[in-house]
Amino acid sequence: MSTPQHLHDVLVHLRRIIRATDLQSKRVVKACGLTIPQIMVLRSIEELGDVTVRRISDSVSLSQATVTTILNRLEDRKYVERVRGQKDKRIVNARLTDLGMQILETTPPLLHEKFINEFDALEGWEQTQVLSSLQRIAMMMDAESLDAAPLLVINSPDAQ
Amino acid sequence: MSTPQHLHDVLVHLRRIIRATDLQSKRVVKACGLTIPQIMVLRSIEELGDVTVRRISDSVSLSQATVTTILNRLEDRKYVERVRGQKDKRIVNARLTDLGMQILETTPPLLHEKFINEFDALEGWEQTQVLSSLQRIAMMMDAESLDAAPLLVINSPDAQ
DNA sequence: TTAAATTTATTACAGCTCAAAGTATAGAAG
DNA sequence: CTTCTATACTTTGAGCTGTAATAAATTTAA
Repeated sequence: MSTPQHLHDVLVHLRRIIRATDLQSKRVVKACGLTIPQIMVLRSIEELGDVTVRRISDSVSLSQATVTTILNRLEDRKYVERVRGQKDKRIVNARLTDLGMQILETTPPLLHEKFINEFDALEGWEQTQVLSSLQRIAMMMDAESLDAAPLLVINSPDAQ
Repeated sequence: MSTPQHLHDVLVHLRRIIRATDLQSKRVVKACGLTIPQIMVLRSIEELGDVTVRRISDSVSLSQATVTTILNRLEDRKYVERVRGQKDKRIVNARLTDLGMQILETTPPLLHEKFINEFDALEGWEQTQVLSSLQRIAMMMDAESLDAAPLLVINSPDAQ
């Protein structure tokens, strides 16, 4: 039975991937002064318009608390504004400032160029396989959803 | 050309996986008082005997600095000792204490039970595919190695 | 031998991350 | 109106993480 070994390997590869992601974030900081999570939050706001913290947090897969601290930093630097909801004053809507839109123009790709190139070079079916494995892992790791979920719907025809 | 969409999806799934890993670490803390990185460092020391910080850092895919701070915490709690090298006094060898070995016995699996079950339930070829995709991604994301490397050697017949 | 370069580990710093506790607001029930 | 409950966000506390700057020891070169 080779599964235990496979599980160990899964863990090792995941750690490497997490580390690589972190290193890439540091590289991106040098290039544009923003971390990847910051950029993801900015993009999320850009895409969704005025959004609540909750919506951002869902959209970028981070906790509300994390998004709040990221928004704090972005607000300090004048990239976003917070606007209290008119009707419901508990709600905070985040909004890009002009400066925020500008800085967003300057952000580099969030995946390393090497990755992009090599992924591009893969055959279509290989890309699909990698993506589907990734989706599968994400789903299996998500302890909240107990389901065995739909799966296999990869190529959602979506923007960007 | 669907690649840009694929790249976006890769990013999204990666973030979900990273988050799930983090959440699992929090769960493990509750179960045994140690985080996943701490356990990985402990296991690494257990497996390799007296090891240098550098060796640990390679083995767990973390920077030297990170391993140092983790070792600090583990040393505070008396799970490891640091022993200066005799010949080369720059070197620090980490060593498990008895307490460290004990606590290691109590650590739960580092992957969520749900993941383990579902991964177990996959066909052998599916496991291999997932693993190989993961390895591929890890490799493509590793900006240090420029190579297109060997790849495809999955089932290393190794311990644990 | 002395100076320079390299290696090994640590410290300082900034940001990410979450759970849990706290704050403020809103809505419902009495 | 008051109290209870739920919601939306923020704060707090602790750990992870990496780079850059040190510090200490070793090795190499002059």
